[in-house]
Amino acid sequence: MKLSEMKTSDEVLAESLRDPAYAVEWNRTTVARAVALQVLSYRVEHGLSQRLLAKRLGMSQPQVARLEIGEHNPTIDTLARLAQGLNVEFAIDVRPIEWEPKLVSKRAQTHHAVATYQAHHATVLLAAG
Amino acid sequence: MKLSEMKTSDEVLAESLRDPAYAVEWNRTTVARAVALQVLSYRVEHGLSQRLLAKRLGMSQPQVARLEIGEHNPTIDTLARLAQGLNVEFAIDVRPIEWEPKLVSKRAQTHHAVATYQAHHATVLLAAG
DNA sequence: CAAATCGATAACAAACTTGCTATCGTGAAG
DNA sequence: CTTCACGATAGCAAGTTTGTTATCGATTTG
Repeated sequence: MKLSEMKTSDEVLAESLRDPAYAVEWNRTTVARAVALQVLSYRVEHGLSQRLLAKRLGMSQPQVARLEIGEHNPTIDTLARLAQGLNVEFAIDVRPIEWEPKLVSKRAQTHHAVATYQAHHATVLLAAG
Repeated sequence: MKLSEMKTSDEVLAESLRDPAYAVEWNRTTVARAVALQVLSYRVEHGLSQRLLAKRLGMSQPQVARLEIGEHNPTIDTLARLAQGLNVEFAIDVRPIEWEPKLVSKRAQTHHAVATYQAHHATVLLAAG
């Protein structure tokens, strides 16, 4: 194969994403892939086998393998367990998206109470206890 | 009942948490309760019934009720759907916890490559769009 | 070559969340 | 009183993730 015929992984991905079903699946597993990177990189950097890490996380070797493949979204419980074992924090931040503030004259701004959507920010921290 | 005999909800909670099984459950449902607050407050502030909000989220009224009760951890997929319907972002932030940096002399710092745990921050954004 | 270890994967059970329908008691409106 | 909409909840099916055991091919080690 000539060099000019080769495709980068990005190109391959972009092509695959043209398939709507694949795109949905790709989108659905966004969290799974982020977690996969965490687990894999942690494991490699610490020179652990899947079996050893599995033991440390209180799960089986196949489950670690599945997490590293990243095709299933882990449950919240699993995130919490990873936080324990991998020395990472999962901070789930909930932030309401503000509506586009309408253009209002300065006078109107000072004279009218703005019926704002009361934002309820919240951060849930899953970390080693 | 006398006022002096009354308990605040915090006191009741602290008492319940003495039960180990209850404590585990309380911890397990941390995310569920945060989501519950989001759903409930959004719904009330917009004057929606559970049925109307359910329709808007593409789910049933009992499911909205369950989310508001907060005793089940929603799946990642559900978080994504709530992000769509509630005008909120769920930012799942993964941050490795740095090891306590050992006290090292300035000279050592400049002369030795530090074998650091390579931190892999990652933020997954579940949002409308 | 033989043995051990590795990661990937299949197969099945168990647990949990969600979808759905129906129903209950409550409270408001007619 | 009757009617209506509300939220809570039961019951059951369906889908997804996890737990578990076993096995596979590949690689390393003796």
